[in-house]
Amino acid sequence: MKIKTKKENRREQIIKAAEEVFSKKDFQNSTISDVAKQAGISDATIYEYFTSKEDLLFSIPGENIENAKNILNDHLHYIKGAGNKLRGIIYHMLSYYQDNAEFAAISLMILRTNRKFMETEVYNNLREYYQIIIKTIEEGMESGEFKNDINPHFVRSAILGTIEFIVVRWLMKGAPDDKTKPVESVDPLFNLIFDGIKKENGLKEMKCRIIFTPGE
Amino acid sequence: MKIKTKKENRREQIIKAAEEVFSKKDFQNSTISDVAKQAGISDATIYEYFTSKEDLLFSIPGENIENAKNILNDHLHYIKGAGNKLRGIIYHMLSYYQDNAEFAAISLMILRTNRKFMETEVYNNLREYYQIIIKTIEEGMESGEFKNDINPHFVRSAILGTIEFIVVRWLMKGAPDDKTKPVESVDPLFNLIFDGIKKENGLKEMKCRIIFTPGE
Amino acid sequence: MKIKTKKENRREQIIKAAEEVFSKKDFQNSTISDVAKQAGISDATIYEYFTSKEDLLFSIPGENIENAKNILNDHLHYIKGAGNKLRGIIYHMLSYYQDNAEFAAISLMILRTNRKFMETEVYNNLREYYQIIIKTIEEGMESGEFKNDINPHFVRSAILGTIEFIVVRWLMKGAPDDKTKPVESVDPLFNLIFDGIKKENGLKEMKCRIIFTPGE
Amino acid sequence: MKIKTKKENRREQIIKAAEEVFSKKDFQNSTISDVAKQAGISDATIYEYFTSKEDLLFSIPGENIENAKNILNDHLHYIKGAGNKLRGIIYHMLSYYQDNAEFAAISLMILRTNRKFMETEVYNNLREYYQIIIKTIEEGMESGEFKNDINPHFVRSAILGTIEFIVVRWLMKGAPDDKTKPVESVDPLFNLIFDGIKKENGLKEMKCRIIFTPGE
DNA sequence: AATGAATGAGGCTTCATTCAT
DNA sequence: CATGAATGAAGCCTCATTCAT
Repeated sequence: MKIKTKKENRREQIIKAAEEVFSKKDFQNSTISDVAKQAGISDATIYEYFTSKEDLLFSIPGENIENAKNILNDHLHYIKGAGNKLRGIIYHMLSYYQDNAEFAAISLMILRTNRKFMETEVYNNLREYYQIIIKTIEEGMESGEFKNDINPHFVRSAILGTIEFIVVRWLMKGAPDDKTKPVESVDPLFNLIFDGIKKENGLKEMKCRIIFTPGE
Repeated sequence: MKIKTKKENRREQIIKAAEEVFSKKDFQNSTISDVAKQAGISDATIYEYFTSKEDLLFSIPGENIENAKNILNDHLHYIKGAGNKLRGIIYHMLSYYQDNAEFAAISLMILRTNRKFMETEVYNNLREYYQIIIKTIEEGMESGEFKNDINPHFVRSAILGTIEFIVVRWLMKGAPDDKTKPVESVDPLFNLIFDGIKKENGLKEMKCRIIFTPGE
Repeated sequence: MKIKTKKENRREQIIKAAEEVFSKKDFQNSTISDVAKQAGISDATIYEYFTSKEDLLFSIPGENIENAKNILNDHLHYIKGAGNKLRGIIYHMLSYYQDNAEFAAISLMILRTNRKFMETEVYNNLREYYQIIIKTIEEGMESGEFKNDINPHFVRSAILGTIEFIVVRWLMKGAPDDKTKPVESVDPLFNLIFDGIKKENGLKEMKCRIIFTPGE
Repeated sequence: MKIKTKKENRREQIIKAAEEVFSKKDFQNSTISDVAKQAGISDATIYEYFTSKEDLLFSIPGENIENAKNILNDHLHYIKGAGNKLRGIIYHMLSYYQDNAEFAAISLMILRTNRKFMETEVYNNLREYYQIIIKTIEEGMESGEFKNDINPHFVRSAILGTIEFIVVRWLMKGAPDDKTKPVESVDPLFNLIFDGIKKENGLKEMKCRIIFTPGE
């Protein structure tokens, strides 16, 4: 782990504050002043580290994505089989969002519909992250574990779409502890998807009667 | 069809203008002035029909939802079988969003993360709409067409999540005519979901060799 | 009594409505729309009878003042003596304000500090009304009932100032029925003023001992 | 005297400007822009010091009242006797209003009829100020200098009402230098009130003829 | 490196008033 | 006469951003 400079620490402190503030109100209704207050510094100081309010917003996911990507890759090395890996990915995403609700709120409720964000360097990082899913599906297709007439991009959309939908719903309710939490959807989602893409290549055990008619 | 009063026409004219404006910029960056200009009227006139900018925003989906709900119900009467109905619903939603891109943008990119909207009368209407999906899945479970260990709400989330994800992606690219359009995902989505929830109740035809080794 | 034309009736209806509205909110916070609603007519109709919102405001006291002036003059004819008349005036003003709280509110809380109103024809009428007080004081000075070193204008200011102060206080409290009402101040006020301006010309009854010392 | 911070100075500068502006036009017809221009700053700066236009209005009397209360109390210590003190109070109020015409205009023509102002902390301060009059009258009643059948609150109303009436009249004329100024009413007012409340406790010297008619 | 102080720019909203019908 | 409908004009207030210290 690299040692952080003083400047980097202050920068992260501001990002942390922004994360809290933006996730609670939403970007447009949050003010720089709110963030500064949360960070315990002055408005002006924020501009020493970020060129604009939007720059600050776009800087939030940076580390999170890098972080999530590394964790996920680490885990995937321990898993064998495309199906198992897919489940691992689903688990990782749902639990990461669940454990980082503020990051989730900003990613899914603010940045997801921000056209400018898509031109960002950070967004490219996110693309790479999502690419892991494609790769895994293709791996399964090649190995014969998955059908070979599926569209990996479409399957990924289904996975991401469902995950995001579930997490957003949870966030909109206030990310409650007592209600159904995102991770509880890991297996329902995996099973649903897996049933739809796995190759039916094994013999199924089924009832069978064989009648021998002698004398023929 | 009832005849629209002058007032109703003007109201709709403003909503139409707002739909165009809000879908292009986004709510916070659109001004009442923009909407007024688009409608060819003065700013003040808007306030004769809506109490606030937010009221105007929340009024946009009203007729669309009512409309979509009616069309969908009409079609469903012609369709037999929960699976077929589910496909009908998926088709309807994807094509409705595709044909009403501005409405889609406002619904999926603005209202979907607006907490206040969820307390609206219009939102209740939307809930009813989504209830149709639940009802259809339950119908399939009861008739034995679908497995009986699935969670209808979860399946609905998967359907809605995937649809919304696909439409949002398409909108973010500028709703292009030349690229993959939402309706093209109808069958991939239906097949994926259907494979995951249908009951495997028939014998599958499969290759089989029986070898008799005489004399043992 | 002259017969009112239809037009005059409508005019009065609007004035009555304005009186209610303006006295409750205050002029600047009342809208033409409020008045129209109160009168049960449309905004535009008000402009058929009054040239502007201010014109409407200035028209409110018109009849009231004429009315009050007549009533007062009627009564004064029955009263003999400047002191008694002064008491009559004080009684009349306090009770008129008390019985017409809305008119009072508009006169004392809105018009009293309106410079434009002072250039109005109606204001001249008010001046005449106040002139009655001056005349009465002068009458008392001439008849010897009052001191001759008092300034009638100052005495009038004291009377009007006290009356207005008392009525405004009462109005600010919401013109309550249960608390001290303006008319209860008639005698305290009259006595205070009268003691200060009456000529001490009669012999007062007082204890007296006369001692005759015989033999002188 | 404590040293004023930069912020306090700026605050006072704005209040001073508001005082000038509001007293000339009147509150509703004055704009924040007018005040800002008068103060030589920008509109937005005003909102760094006051939360709203109304907050600015209500902040005007603050220091004045504190100030006036102190001056008055200082002087009263030098004066013996309730009557003399009463005269001192009357003098002080009339001269303070006269010397601070803008403050007078705002107090007597704007705030006096503002219901919200009455719920202000500043208004409580004003109440204390007025309490001094009550105390003085009670002092005179206890010492036997004043009659004991008078109502101190009523007498105060008469004093305040007369003072305010006189000052408002003067202000409405444009606070002219050449005409009768408020302080000239000090003695007329004091004499009028004092005559009405002092106890007639000494024998008055008066002409007297005693005629002895012998032989009866 | 940090910030107190200031502001330009701009948006939402209100409302008196007009006018064609 | 009455009014439905429309709007020009204007004001309050917010806030991202700057800059001297």
